[in-house]
Amino acid sequence: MNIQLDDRRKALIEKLGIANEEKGFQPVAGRILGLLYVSPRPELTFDEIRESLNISKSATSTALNLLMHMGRVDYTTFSGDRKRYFRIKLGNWREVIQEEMEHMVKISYVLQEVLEVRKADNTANFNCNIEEFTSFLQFLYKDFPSLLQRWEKSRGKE
Amino acid sequence: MNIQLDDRRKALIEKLGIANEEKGFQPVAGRILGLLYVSPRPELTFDEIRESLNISKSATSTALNLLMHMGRVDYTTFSGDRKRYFRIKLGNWREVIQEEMEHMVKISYVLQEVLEVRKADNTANFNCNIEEFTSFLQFLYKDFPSLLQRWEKSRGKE
DNA sequence: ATTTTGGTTCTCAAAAGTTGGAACTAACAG
DNA sequence: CTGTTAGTTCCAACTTTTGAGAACCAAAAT
Repeated sequence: MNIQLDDRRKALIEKLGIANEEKGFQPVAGRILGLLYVSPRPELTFDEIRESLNISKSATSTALNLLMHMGRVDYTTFSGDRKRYFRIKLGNWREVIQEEMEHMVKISYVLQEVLEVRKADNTANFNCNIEEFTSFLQFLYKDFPSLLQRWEKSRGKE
Repeated sequence: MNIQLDDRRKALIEKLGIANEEKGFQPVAGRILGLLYVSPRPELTFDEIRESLNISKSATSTALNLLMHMGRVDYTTFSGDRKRYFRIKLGNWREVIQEEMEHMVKISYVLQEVLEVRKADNTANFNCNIEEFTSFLQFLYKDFPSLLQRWEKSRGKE
């Protein structure tokens, strides 16, 4: 019933788990993502996840629901089988990055407010740095589709 | 002795504080960054920071040292004045973004390890998504200087 | 109708993270 | 020397996060 994971995969789960924690996921959610990345079979049941990671049902349930809510995990079912087969959503990495950029652009709007408040203050150089930063963030956001295109082009060549 | 902050600035400190917390800073550190963004005078003393935010000396000290360690804040001094004048480092936003990209690229290397471990597994489509993602992250990283150039060019035109 | 399966939800305890307060230190001032 | 300033460090309290355990529930199986 338990997934067979060699030491290399176990080590990668930890690495990915930590990387995901740094990205803001709670520990169990980070491990689950890691597991779903390296699992030989990419679709795992609730209990396979729970057993592979030695975590409780509640932790498994909460984390899986969080990950599904965030659009990072989904599941399939098979008729005649009540279990859900959870899998990491990798196909949507473009949207995931897009969302991160949206977050950055939101911050840039706050910085624009800062800039407005600072107009009266006699701190031209300081303000200029803020302006540059917001301008770049917004450029990056707007330029993202073209960035994707350039990436696709760059792959074609090789 | 206390910095004069109108309601607009106070509100912005909170917004920036929350945004910075989301970025992984501890609350006090996030507020300090917010304060240093909106303060009419961009260089504040330890006690001005402490009083403006109503926080203890220990919290102020810990957070400032953290922020300095992370390269987000530094200070000047003036001869004949023992105080340090702390200020947010805005001039280095290029490096800050660069570092974030370095972090992403590190993750992409872990994903390449994943890919290697998965080669044996018969999951071509899954692996392909991982490969695309790592490839894009590495492209983004390598392309960053050119991205900056394109941004600079785009400003010249307007 | 009762049991089993595949989860969900609630409660609580342990662990981490955050902050305040007081004691401390180093440098300078008088 | 003694006092003051500008911070630092240590410790304890408080808050938040996290995850286990048990009770729970709905659908399917027997």
